Amino acid sequence: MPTIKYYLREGLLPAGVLTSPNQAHYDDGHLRRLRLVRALVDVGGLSIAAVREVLTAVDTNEESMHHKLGAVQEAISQPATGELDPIAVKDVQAFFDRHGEFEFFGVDESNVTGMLVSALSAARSVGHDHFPELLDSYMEAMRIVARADLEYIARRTSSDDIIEAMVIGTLIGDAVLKAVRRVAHAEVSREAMDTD
Amino acid sequence: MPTIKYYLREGLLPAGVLTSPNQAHYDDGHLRRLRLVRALVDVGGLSIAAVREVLTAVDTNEESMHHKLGAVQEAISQPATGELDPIAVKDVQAFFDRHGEFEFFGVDESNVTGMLVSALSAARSVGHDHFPELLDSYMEAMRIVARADLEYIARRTSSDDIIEAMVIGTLIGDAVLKAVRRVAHAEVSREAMDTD
DNA sequence: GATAGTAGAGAGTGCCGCTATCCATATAGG
DNA sequence: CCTATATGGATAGCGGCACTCTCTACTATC
Repeated sequence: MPTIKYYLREGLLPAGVLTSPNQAHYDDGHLRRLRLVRALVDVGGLSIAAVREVLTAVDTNEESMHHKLGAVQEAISQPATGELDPIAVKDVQAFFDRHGEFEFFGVDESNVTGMLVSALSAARSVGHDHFPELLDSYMEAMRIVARADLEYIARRTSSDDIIEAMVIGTLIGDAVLKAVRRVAHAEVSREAMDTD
Repeated sequence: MPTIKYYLREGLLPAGVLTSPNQAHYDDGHLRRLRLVRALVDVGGLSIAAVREVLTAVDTNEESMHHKLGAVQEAISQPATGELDPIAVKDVQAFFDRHGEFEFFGVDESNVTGMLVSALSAARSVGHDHFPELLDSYMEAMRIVARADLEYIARRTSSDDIIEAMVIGTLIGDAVLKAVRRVAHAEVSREAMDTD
């Protein structure tokens, strides 16, 4: 309960309707919003500041749907950390070129690019220069995921629901994928042992 | 530099060889280890305590390779957070049953299961009851990823290299997959718009 | 012999996500 | 009507974590 007051103060939850100077009323929307915040924090690992960014992007009504989706995407993608290896930048550029995405994810422009570059930079710094060779397999796999995600999101009708489904589908999906990947590792390595 | 001293104190880096009571010598191995720690912290988002767990698991020589891999896997998979929905537990059990993994990932036994259950619980709490329907597509995609990962790891020869490749391949791979998934979302949704 | 530099250890710092306290009001029970 | 309890709002405090600062003892070098 003190946490809710804190979230209210931080602007993560809209204030309740004051029925009297010391009584505020909260409806299902508030509860839903609270659960969303908890999901973003617990499962998505977002900071309070990041959650606020996401929510303001979600709540903005002025922009076009396209613009809004982009803003939300950026908000749920943490920017680059650590130092960026120029060769990693090249690797990412080459990857985008190969998949015709270069015009959409120009280096230095989006957090997605930053995530990719910093991850590959870190790989290089620990001697894993060949990591980028995995990118195409990853892309192939992620296309399957993305198609499932899109189909899932497309069930929603209202644009608010679409935005929200994208946010939680992306963040919870990230967590789920992590876990499923570990399951798949176990399965595949067991298969490999059998055929040895 | 003070950070390095801190890591030494925390036992994340082995002490250098003392050439004299106030001069310690650090070799390439130390630098490599330092970079590994930075990668785990920056890209993997692990806490210092988690990094220590991973490193002790990596450095243990007494256990079998199999045991070691398992310990490392657990160390790099954060345990469940938030409250667990019993229906989510059922969903996860059903998923494991479907893929014949139930004997390997018993509920309550591994962090991987915990990750999955808490993610699905969070999804349910925000009204996304149908999220588990995505699991099979995710598993299909992750098999592709896992095969690529295994092939990547199999290039290593020494068992130390294998362990290390697994650690950084898993953690950096998670970050890379996140980013690539966002790229795939963009590609797939653009395709969908074209065919509309 | 003065200076500079390092190892090692303890205390201190800043941020972040809460949590506890305080006060004014207000509704509920008697 | 009056007290007890509870709530909203605001301010201050707390605990954990990842560092960072400082202090001491010593030694290698000029």
